[in-house]
Amino acid sequence: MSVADEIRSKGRRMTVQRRLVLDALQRARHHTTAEEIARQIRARHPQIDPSTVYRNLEALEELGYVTHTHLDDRVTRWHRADVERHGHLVCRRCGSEQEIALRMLEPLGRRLRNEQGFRADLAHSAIVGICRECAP
Amino acid sequence: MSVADEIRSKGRRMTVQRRLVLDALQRARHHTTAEEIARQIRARHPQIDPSTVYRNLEALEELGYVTHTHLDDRVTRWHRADVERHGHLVCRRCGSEQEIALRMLEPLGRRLRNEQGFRADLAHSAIVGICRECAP
DNA sequence: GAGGTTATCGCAAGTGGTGGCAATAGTGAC
DNA sequence: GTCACTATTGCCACCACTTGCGATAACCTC
Repeated sequence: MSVADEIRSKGRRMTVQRRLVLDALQRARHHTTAEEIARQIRARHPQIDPSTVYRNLEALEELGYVTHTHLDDRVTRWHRADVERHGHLVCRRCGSEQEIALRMLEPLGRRLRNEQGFRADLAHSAIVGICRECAP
Repeated sequence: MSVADEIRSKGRRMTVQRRLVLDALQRARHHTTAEEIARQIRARHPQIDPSTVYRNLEALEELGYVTHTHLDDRVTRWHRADVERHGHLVCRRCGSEQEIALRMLEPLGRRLRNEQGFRADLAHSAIVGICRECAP
C-alpha cells in the first residue's frame, strides 16, 4: 500500500501540498524547520501558504510519518519518523548540539515507567547544560 | 546586603520595573508565566511594556535570582531560584504535569558528565510522554 | 463521469515572545 | 546637589507559529 493509500485509508486526503511537504522531508537528511520547508516549497509554488506547511507537518505527525524535536531555541525541528531516534545535548553557553544514543537514556526511561507508570519520550526535548568545552 | 545592593554591586540597576517583577515572583508560589506577571503588573502600571517584563526576567536569571523551565511545547515557566529544584513529567495526551525528585534523574546526570563531559541541567526541560492514566 | 460530502486550502488576523532604537533615568564620581 | 555615563525603558516591527473562515478540491458512491 502506497503512502497515499495509507493516508486515504485513514480518512485523510493526499493533496499536492501534503506530497510536497513529505518530499521536502525525504530530501532533508537531518532535522529541518517548518520555515525551511516552506521556503523550499514556495520557491517553486509561491501560492502555497506557510500555514499549510505547518498544518501538514502536524497532520503527518498524527499519521505517524513525521516527528518533531525541541532543541533549546524557539524553533521546532521536524524529521521523518523512520530515522533512528536519538537524544540531544545542547550547550546553553555556546549553543553546540550533540547527538547521543537513546541507549544512554534508557535506564531513566525504564525507571520512570516502573516507578511512575510514565512512558517517556526521551528524544522529544534536548537536554540542556554546559558542554565539555565550555565547562569552567 | 539587600537585593538592590547586590544587583548594583554587579553593575546593574534597580528600577521600579525590576522591583515589580521580583515582587510578582515572590508572590507566585509556583511556576508562573511571563504573561501572567505582565498582566498583574500592568493592572496597576499600564504604562509598563510586556517586553520590559521579558527583559527583566532574563536579567534576573543572569543575576541568579530566577530560573525558567520549559513545560509543554509552548510556554516558559518562571520561578525564584531559591525554591527546591525538581524535574517535571508532562503528558502529551492530557497535559497533566507531575513533579519528580531530581534524585531520579541524577544517575543520568552522572553518566552524561562522566561519559560526555556534559553538565546537564535536568530540571530545565520537562520530560514529555504518556502518563499512567492515558496509557493504552 | 457526475454529484455530494467534507478534508484541506489560502488568506488574514491573532499569540507569545524577541530585537532595534532613541529617549529616559539609575548610578558613581565629583 | 550636579553631572556624565550607560543600563534600562517604551514603542514598534518582526518572528515563529496558530486559528477562524469561506472557498476549493479530494474522495467515495452511484
